[in-house]
Amino acid sequence: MRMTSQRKQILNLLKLAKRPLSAEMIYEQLPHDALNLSTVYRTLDLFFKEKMVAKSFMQQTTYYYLNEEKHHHYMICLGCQKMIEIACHLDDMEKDLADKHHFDIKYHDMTVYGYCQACQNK
Amino acid sequence: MRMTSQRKQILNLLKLAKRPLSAEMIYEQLPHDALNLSTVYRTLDLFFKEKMVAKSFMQQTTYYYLNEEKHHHYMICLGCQKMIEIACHLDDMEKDLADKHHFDIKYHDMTVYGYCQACQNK
DNA sequence: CTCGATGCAAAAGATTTGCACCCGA
DNA sequence: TCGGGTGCAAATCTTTTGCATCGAG
Repeated sequence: MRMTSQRKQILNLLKLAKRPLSAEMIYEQLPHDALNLSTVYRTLDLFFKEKMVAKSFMQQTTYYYLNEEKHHHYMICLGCQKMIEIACHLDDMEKDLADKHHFDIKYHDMTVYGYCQACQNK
Repeated sequence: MRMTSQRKQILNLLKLAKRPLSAEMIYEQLPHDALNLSTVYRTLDLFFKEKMVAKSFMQQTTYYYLNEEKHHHYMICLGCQKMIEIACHLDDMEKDLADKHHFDIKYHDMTVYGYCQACQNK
């Protein structure tokens, strides 16, 4: 995989981010003459195929984050969109499902929605 | 809530369906002069607000299904798109999260992706 | 009769693609 | 050099919205 300047910049942003980023967010956080939105999408796809990032579909948009050692998910506030990382405990469930339905399970997606304390008080 | 002919037809389709349906699928399964795609979307939104249906984001599209007595999710085959209903065992996790983060949890979404036995053999 | 529901067309938002040009290994 | 990577613009796909008209209660 060629490490172009665009790919370096995207990777760097993902490393610094404290929350999952959408393609649009990445594009907006970089100088617009540094790379194109299509490139962001193509790069994120590539990173996903290479298992360097994980993605999660929330509120009609795909968010990407670095694939860290421990697989996890997010809980998102419907008021302020704050995202909180939550642990994943679905390994056993996956094993059961694979056995029961003869599925070769590749991945899963989970998101919890609700209102954070601050937004509950509004 | 006014029970118009369009709403009756959509509700009926959902009752007969053995799998979640997208707005587009519902629209395609009914005579095109019987209702408009916008109406399908507006109706599904309404049904969701009324808790008559549940929805799930899978493969860039929202799928809707009747909200039955027992809350559940789906496992989907990446080869043939077959959907298999799976039970939900996330109640305890939700309770823990609500306590820990002071969240007022409204709902969650989960989907498992993989290959069914038939598609594995291809 | 009245107001919510619908049709239609247009807009919005996210993502993908074709193609010519560019540049990293 | 040269094949993969990128920019740009246009296309695609899903979903939403404004507005005039319709019809269920």
